[in-house]
Amino acid sequence: MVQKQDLETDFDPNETPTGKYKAGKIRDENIANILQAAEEVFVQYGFKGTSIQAIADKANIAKANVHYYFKSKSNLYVAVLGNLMHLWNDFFDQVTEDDDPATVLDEFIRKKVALSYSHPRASKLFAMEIIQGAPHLKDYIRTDMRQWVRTKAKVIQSWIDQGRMAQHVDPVQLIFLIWSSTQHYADFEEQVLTIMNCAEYEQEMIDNISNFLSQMILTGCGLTPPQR
Amino acid sequence: MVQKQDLETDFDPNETPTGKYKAGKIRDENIANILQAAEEVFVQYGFKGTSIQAIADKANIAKANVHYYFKSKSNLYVAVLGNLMHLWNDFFDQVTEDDDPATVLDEFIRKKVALSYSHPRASKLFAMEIIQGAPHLKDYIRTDMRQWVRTKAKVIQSWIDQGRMAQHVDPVQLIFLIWSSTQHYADFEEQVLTIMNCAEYEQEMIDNISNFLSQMILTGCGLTPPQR
DNA sequence: CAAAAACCTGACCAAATAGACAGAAAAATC
DNA sequence: GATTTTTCTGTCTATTTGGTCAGGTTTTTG
Repeated sequence: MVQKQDLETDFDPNETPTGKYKAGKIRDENIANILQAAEEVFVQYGFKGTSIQAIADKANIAKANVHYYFKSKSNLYVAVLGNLMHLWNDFFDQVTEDDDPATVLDEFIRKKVALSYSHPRASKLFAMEIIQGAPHLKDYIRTDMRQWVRTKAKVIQSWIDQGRMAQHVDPVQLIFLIWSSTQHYADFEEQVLTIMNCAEYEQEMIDNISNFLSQMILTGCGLTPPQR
Repeated sequence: MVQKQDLETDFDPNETPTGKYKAGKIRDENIANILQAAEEVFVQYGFKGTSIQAIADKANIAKANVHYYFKSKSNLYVAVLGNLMHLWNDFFDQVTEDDDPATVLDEFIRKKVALSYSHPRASKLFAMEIIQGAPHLKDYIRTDMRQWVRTKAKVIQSWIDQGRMAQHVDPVQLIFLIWSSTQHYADFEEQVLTIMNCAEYEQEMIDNISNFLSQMILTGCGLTPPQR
């Protein structure tokens, strides 16, 4: 009862049962099922607006069974958030001052756009959480995320100091710009698609978007976009 | 009972009383008060998550009195949305092919950033609505907003055709980029401020942000940012 | 095939919810 | 100051909410 809970406190489902018997393929499947359903409903209605019943319906299980795996709504919500937070820092991560700015930024932008395409709901849920004041992610932002930004900003600054990027670029603002411009395609999907009169994104659009943003931002930084 | 309701259908409070007596300073004040309170609560908890009671509390009136002015929750929500939609199209509006791209874009960017600063909640509420699939704004986006974008895109395209802007700029994507990068500072305020370790925006930061984005985007378009 | 553990769920509860409504209070008009 | 109209609110109802729990069913293990 006091096992791993101590480390990842809230980010986990109910502690697994006593453990003598098989801890559970069933368990894993159900948890995955619930998390997936919860993600969809939370995105659509927000934390407060989401009912456990709605999640249970979407997951095709009884409401009480959701509570069997997650002891409270906020427990489940935090689990959903935690489940997708790992997507954020996965790349752009082992960058050094010696790397080529153009290559790195180009790749970063493309990966972020690809992420918007592959995990739109993750991006949306994160956005909603922040817009509402980040009640569940304040700590994460203040510690991990801030640190991440500082580290990357330092590398970018060194590129500028080395004369490899335009003087006017503020590294932190640049990171914000890349975040905002790429996530926009996930978060504002509805708006973007409606205005462009498209039913859904296609690979070709994603490539165009990536090309555009990469061109635009790299040029803005005084860099020459890599050939492709 | 069938008066102006026909035009702006849902965007209005309850029809004013019969009208023989003074239609109401009290009325106007209360409606403004409710709209303001509703805006705050809707942003914080989303449409479904917001209770009329919470709005009434924030407005310091009885719950039933909210229903006296707005017949339903969604009626009130739509009124709040409508009340802030006018902010969007207010500027960048009488632009022509003959204007100077750099001047126009610079001004557009600055005005959008200023708007993020002056009306952060409006931006946030709009963002939440879109993220959740724009259930109340689909029509507006498909008609007015799409038309607005097309008109502006045409002007930008003509600048490109005249050789006054870089070839690689897709006008619609450019508009998206300006929207996303500027609104980010309102919508993700919590994240931005936390990472920058600031308590709140100050005019100086807003200027820096504007300068950065203007420099970046204009340079990206192959334009020379106007002197200031 | 038992017994133990994991999994499941219908029934229940207290609290909160959107909204209706009758009638009280306040204001505006004459 | 009387009356008409607007404004206000306490009370009520229906439904939904998060969460509990006792007891059922299924699976795992030996």
